[in-house]
Amino acid sequence: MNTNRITLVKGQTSSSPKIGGRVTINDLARHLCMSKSTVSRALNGYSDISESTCRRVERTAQKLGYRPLSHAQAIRTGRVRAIALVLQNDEPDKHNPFLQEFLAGACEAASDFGWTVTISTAKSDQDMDAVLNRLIEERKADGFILPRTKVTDPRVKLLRRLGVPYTMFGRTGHGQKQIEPDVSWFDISGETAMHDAVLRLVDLGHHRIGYVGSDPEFNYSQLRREGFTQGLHTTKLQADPDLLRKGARTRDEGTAETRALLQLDQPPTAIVYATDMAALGAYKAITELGLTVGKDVSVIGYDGVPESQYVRPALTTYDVDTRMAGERLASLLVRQIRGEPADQLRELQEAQLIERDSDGPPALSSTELAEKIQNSDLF
Amino acid sequence: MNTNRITLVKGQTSSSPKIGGRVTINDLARHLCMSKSTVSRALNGYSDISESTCRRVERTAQKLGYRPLSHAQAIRTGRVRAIALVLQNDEPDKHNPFLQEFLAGACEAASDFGWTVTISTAKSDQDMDAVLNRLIEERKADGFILPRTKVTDPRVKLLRRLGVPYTMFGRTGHGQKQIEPDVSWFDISGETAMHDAVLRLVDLGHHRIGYVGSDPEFNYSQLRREGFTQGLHTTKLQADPDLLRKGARTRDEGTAETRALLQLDQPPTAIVYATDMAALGAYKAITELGLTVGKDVSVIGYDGVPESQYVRPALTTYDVDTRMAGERLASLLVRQIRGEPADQLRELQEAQLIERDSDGPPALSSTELAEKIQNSDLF
DNA sequence: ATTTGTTCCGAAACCGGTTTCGGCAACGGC
DNA sequence: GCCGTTGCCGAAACCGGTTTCGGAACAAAT
Repeated sequence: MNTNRITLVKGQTSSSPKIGGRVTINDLARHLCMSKSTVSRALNGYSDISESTCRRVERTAQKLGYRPLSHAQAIRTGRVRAIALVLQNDEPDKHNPFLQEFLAGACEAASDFGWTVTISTAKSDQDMDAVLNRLIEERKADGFILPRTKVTDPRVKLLRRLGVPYTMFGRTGHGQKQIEPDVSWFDISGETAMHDAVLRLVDLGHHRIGYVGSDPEFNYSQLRREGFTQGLHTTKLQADPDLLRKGARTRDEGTAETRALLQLDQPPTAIVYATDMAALGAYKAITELGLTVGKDVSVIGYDGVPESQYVRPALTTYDVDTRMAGERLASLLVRQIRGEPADQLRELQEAQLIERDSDGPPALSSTELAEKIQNSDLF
Repeated sequence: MNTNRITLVKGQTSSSPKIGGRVTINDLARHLCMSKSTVSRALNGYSDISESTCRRVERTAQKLGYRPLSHAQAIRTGRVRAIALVLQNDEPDKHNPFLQEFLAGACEAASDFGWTVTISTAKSDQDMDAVLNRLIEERKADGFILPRTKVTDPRVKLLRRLGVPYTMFGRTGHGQKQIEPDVSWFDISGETAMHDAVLRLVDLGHHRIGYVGSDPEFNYSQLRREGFTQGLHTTKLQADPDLLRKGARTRDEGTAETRALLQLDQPPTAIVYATDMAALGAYKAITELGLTVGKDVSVIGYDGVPESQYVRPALTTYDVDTRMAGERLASLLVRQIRGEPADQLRELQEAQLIERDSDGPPALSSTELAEKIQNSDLF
């Protein structure tokens, strides 16, 4: 590991590192003519110190530009004033267009508290455990943001066992029924969007509506699916199990699932997708059969990926404010670490519908559609 | 800021934090029956310590699972064993599909050295300065990775002045002529790709080849443009200034620039784009005029964005291995911080051509193409 | 006038490491 | 046999903070 050994040259006083003109708490204390313990307690708001000294210290600290080193504090307090985010990098689609926005939100929120964000990636579930353990052992962060929560999430198990704070992007125990009691989370209500999508399509005149879900491993998949079926229930549409497909993790799988739906005897005239990726895959399946997206088959997506506005016809979708998600998550996590009770650190927001051109009134009935597909199929 | 003051309750000995069963250097020293200074020096490879003790210490450290706290070390050494990456978030397109890959590479390389990555974002150039300053003042990182280097880069100026190590993704001083002497960088030779693209198109039979550049503020734009003109020179094609457009920062600007090129009296039968985003924008301009991408007008992009393989016809492009870039950059930076001379820490790699369907032999001559465009224009 | 509390602050220990300095033993040279 | 090296290690200082503990000064109560 460490090949080049350090050779000592005695008598040669190596000039002390002298970290760039930093002003330390000692400098500050000397400047104020008081002990550094007083300075420290003043800055940390101990009731011990009179209001006036407190203010005086704060003013001088400001003036001298004193900023405590978080790692110097950490050695005593055990807190490094940093939160960590571990990305899992083995998903089918490694290209997450939202990551930058998400990070921007998280960094800004952390920064507002005077905290920082450290990041790491894991190649697999096992690797994830190793990475988390390392960050915890080396105390590189005081808590974790857990994106993409799974229905049963190994990360949660580990962090709970170790008593390390964390905030989830997504809920567990697929629903409102909380399995974990003292856990904080932020989530976008995908189920509300899916529910809403059904109502929208029914309003447009559709009677047979298909659904293509997402990776069932993730908790949001369950929720969105429930939202969809709830939507059918609300509109008194009967739920045909043939119209419920799940598990399109990629664009290509979206194509395949759509193909399967359209080849039914009674194909849907509209399809709701749990993710934009799957919805974009649908375009290929639909045009392949000589059909037109938005006329013959209506398509609604979810996520608001940038590509959705460039595809023709532009995709109607529910846009998720990823930046805000990052911001809220970081904020909730820091507050939890600071001691606020986790059960009060939960937020649920809604995705925002972006009406575009991929959905509309059905041009044909399901039966007519089936006939048209039959013909094109022969061709 | 700190509203809830800490109230002291005397006599109540707050149970010491007792950071989870961590084994410290003291535990290790006790276990080995030697002083902690010996242990420390043994682990850091001082010539001071006998080989045998060294090995014994290392073995025991391994067995007991001892891992020094980097922030405890940092307080003395000034090194936190972390590198930082600051993302600028004000670009026209905030959706960077490569970010995750890039981070994965950087994190893995850092991790191999036992380092970590802290991340932050800046909203503007001024904000960038503030963010960098904060990270440096609080000593959150020992060095920086600078993505997207500009022709004259304010970050470089700041970091040089402060003597903070950094490694650039990209070169400065647009060319091999190094303005900055002791600087390390990693880059992909975009100019080679552009040069190669011209040769490829000439081989296919094109004589008039257009070029749409990228934001001239970034250094790579200059280089790619030079590569393109060099390509013309190599193939003895005459460089028509009308065919050289620069500054397509977004997909829409790519559309606009392409439109301008096609409305020339002698339009190009092939166009090379400095970025895939611009190339994707071209599809709209080309089809709008009733032309076919890959037949009437050949298109070659650069970057290898995921969308390039889904668009029809699939885009021929030069793929950049972003993961490797992250990995190399992190590695170079850590090595520089560890003391290797910066001038030896430079790497230049090549993008890889992905042949797809957006380019081919010209279906029409430039004159014929102009005529066809004229007609469709009237329509 | 003494006792009892409060208020506010300083001295010193402490956190987990690194680095300096000095000293002991063994060794080689004369 | 004495002396100067050399190899190897321990004691203690140090890094920049936080926290404990005790005590001075002053006010209030007895």
